[in-house]
Amino acid sequence: MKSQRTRSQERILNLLKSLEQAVSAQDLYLELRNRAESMGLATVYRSLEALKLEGVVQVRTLANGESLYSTLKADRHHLTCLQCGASVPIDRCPVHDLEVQLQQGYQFKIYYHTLEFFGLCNPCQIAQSQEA
Amino acid sequence: MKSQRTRSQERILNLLKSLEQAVSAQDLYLELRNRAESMGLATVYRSLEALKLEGVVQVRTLANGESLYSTLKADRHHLTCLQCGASVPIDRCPVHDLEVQLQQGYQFKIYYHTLEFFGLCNPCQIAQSQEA
DNA sequence: TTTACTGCAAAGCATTTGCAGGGCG
DNA sequence: CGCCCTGCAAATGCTTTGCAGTAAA
Repeated sequence: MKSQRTRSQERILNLLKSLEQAVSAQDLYLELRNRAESMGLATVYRSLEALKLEGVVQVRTLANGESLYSTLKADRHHLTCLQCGASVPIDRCPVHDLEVQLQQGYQFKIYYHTLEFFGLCNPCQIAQSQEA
Repeated sequence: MKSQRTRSQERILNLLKSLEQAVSAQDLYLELRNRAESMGLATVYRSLEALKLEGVVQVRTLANGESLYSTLKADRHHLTCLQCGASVPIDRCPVHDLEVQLQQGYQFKIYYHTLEFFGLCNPCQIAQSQEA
């Protein structure tokens, strides 16, 4: 059967639920410390790993290798600038229908998906065109 | 204006063009070494960074922090197992139309997008259900 | 000559792992 | 009493950076 959640996992999950945005493991670690619910960084990672496998927490890994965690909310995707790293959320997501089909076709149990667009934001386009 | 490509950048780009799959920087480093076109690992990274900003090479960063590079090919997206890491390509991509709209609406110059589904592959679903 | 590219080695960071102490059942 | 959870610190692995030598313009 499914294993129970540990106390740490519960705290992490509650914190994530109370947050608007996706945050890094390090952010969670610091935030818990502020709230006098300190736990070791390794435990934060281990808890996130468990919640991830359980399918209640989703992960988005940035180009710099840092991972951002959040609860499964409505589809939320991004437009990311390759140069300055600016990341702006977009609203439309045309993928939901496809997800249902894939789930059957590939015998995958899909928890969530990520969709991200990469390019240059307006300021960086301008900066690039002004280079020598 | 645009800066010229260096010799190293050309070699990296040519190699990427000749490969079917997306590969890591370390893979490229080893492959170049095999081909007697050795270059320092740092140069591999610096070249990839330049090609990335130029928009001719795209990056997909895995959950473990490793980045896979490839030339801009037809939309190619994945279904990834959270547990074992298995990653199977899918064919359909319903996002292209949206990309055009976003490009205008957000004043972003979009080079490419990534779309990835996360969940459990069939073997891992079974393994999980058999846990104590 | 002047500038930019390259290699090497050291440093940086997020994440993972080994191990011993501690809590819970 | 025994097992799992934790914390700490060390280790890992990818990527970045400083610096000095080198090639190109």
